[in-house]
Amino acid sequence: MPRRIDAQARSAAIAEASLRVLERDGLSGLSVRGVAAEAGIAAASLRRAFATQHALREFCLKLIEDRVTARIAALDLTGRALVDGLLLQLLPLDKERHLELVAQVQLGVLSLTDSALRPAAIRLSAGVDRVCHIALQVLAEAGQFNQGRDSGYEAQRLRALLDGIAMHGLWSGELPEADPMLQVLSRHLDELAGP
Amino acid sequence: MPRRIDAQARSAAIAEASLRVLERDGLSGLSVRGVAAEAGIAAASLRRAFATQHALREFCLKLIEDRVTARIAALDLTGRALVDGLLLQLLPLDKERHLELVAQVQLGVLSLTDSALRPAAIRLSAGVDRVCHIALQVLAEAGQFNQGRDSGYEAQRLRALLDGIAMHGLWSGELPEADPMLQVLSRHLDELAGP
DNA sequence: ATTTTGTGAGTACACTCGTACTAATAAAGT
DNA sequence: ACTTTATTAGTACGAGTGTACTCACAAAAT
Repeated sequence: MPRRIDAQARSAAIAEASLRVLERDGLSGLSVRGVAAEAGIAAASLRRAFATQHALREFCLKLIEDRVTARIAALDLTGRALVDGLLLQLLPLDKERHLELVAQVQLGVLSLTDSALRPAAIRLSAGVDRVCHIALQVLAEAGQFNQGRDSGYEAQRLRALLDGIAMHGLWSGELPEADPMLQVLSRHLDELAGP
Repeated sequence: MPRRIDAQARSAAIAEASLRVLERDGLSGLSVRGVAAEAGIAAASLRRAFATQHALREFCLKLIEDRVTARIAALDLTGRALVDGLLLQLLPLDKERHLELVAQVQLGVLSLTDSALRPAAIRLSAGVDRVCHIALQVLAEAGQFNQGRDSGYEAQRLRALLDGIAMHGLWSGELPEADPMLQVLSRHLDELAGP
């Protein structure tokens, strides 16, 4: 009876349009009419998919998490190469990852003063933490992590380093292909093998 | 002839009210009427001090820079204690620094999509970079920096680490007095003395 | 005391916002 | 063909936005 109800694809398309709007216009551009225009649909249709703006913002964070998770799951690497691959998914190295990171930061900053959005932001942050822990574990299994090191400390340090490098990438330019900050990360990982 | 013209104090008071608004309500609260109410003045008076919202936002970033600079200049320390003091001025350890950092991040994120605000944000970021370089220099003069290390690399790594720890402090809670992230920074600095 | 200036309160304009409707159209399943 | 649903376009409301005014009042310098 009904018209096709591919609500999931619809929501995803809207959320992806939201990410583009967030990158181009920032938080102030994330409006019903703005996102609907970017998605090429009517405002009322967006309203049907997401009853409130908060639902849309929450779904955007979830979409980012899903996309990063999918990319990580698709990695077919081992050892140090896998570690690099894992961490590079969280840095703004190409248009897709830059898009995600800008949107994540915009919504993350919004969550500082929007308590309803905090759980979703915290969930995403916890995911990044998990990746850092896994990365160090893979490194250890590859024998490139000195067992004398404190793994808890190294995980936190890696997390902070990763966040800092990501922020720097957002600030300095669009696509820092040969960003010296990338070498900082690589060199840091190298040092973990030694004493 | 004129009434008292301490425009500087007036602007500073308005900007400080702006920081409080940014911490409490976020970017969306940084409006003419909102800031004026927080500052306890009429909206028209705010408009006289800052002709546009952009001028206000720009001045806020400048105020943050001035306040951090003043605190750093007041430090009466040497060696490792000075290094700690320098870097701790950039972390949200008390209400004042938390206020500044939240406002800095909010305006910084805004500057991602507001090109007119980018110069001011970049200027502030460059100031943080300078502090990192100076910190390592002080560490070296105190003999607690292994000369075999690459100072350029260590400065960038320290900068990223500092940013990451600061962001973590904003996310996790208000005043992370005994934040394990603080120990990460301290431990990282300790390691710089060794090979 | 007079002049000059900043403040305060208020008003106004044109805009955008989120949300909530209506009515008409298009498409799919029976 | 008919029914059911989603999408569209449009309108409406109350609220908030930046910016720009006016006008009365208060305070400092001459």
